[in-house]
Amino acid sequence: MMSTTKKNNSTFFADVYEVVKLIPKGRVTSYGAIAKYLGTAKSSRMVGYAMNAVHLLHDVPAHRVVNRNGLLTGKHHFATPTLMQELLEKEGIKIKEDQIINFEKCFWNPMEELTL
DNA sequence: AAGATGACAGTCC
DNA sequence: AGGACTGCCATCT
Repeated sequence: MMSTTKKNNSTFFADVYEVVKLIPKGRVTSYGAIAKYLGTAKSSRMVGYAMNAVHLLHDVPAHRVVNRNGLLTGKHHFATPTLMQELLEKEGIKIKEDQIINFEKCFWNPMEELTL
């Protein structure tokens, strides 16, 4: 899907996938950061919703995306509720009780890294 | 075909 | 300072 001849892919979700796929290994980001990068901080929930729709068909590292609290909110949406934590820990990120430790240090800001 | 759902965050009072 | 409401896109049933 996602069309093959359509060039006007203004889909909000498509942008979300792209940004998420650009997240460097060992780094994490928040829904709000992505939303704000896209210019729609108000649609922060759409970002989270987008993941739900995307991870079903696309290969998006959704495990690197957490909520503003650094909490693994979407862990329950993975193959296993612990998969998200496992993946993050393998990338060097410490997690305690589903919450990322040093979240601020691991935080990846698309606006700064991508320098819109 | 139409309605309901879905991983949050920011702003208002 | 704290609590409650609003905002919004795409996909699924």
